Amino acid sequence: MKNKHILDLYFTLHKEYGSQGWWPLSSIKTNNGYHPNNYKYPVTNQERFEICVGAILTQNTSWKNVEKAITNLKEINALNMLYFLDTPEAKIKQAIRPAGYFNQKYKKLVEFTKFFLSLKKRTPTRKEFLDIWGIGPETADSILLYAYKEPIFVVDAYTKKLLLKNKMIPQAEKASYEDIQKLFMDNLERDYKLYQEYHALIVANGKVKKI
DNA sequence: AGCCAGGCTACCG
DNA sequence: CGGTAGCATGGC
Repeated sequence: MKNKHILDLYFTLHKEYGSQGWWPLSSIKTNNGYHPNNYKYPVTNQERFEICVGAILTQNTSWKNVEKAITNLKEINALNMLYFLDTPEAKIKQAIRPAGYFNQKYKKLVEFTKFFLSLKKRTPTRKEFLDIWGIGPETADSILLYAYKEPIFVVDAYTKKLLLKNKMIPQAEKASYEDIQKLFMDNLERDYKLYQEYHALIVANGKVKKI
């Protein structure tokens, strides 16, 4: 039996903020890269790579700053998975500077890109992503959900605060990442579109904290 | 002028 | 295991 409150909260958020159109892509010229009610992206492997890069760059960083970094990477032709590793370290670091932690994030991007290039067509497992230096639970799940369309719920700092504020889980402050992920996944159908929209809505709300 | 932003690693007890 | 300093920049 599913706990209706989890789905009710989704509808409440969606009514308040509307479809979010995550994950934004630089190749989409309208709406600043967002694509509401269109869940076909990524279409190409290059778009998939861009989502992964963005997921790493946005760790503890506002998306506004990440946009600048992505624009810079594109300008030096380093957002392309085939050229990233051939671009000089100093140029990459300069490009991603606006996203902060540029020394760490440079290393994370290098480790990730090596792994990404080693893949053929299959979807990697969650554990494979977690074994990469610089990829933690939220980044791994964001990549699986938005780059690979796997029905995995992404938990972030806003998610816990939202549950706490709405008293939807006893002692939410003590709940682990996996506990919270399980709460959502146990109470929602395994639908990547629903999970993509829900997480995006939680972030939209987290920025204004209305609900 | 602080505090926060779509976290993670390393290291501590 | 759980808790936390350090990582860096830009916006408000």
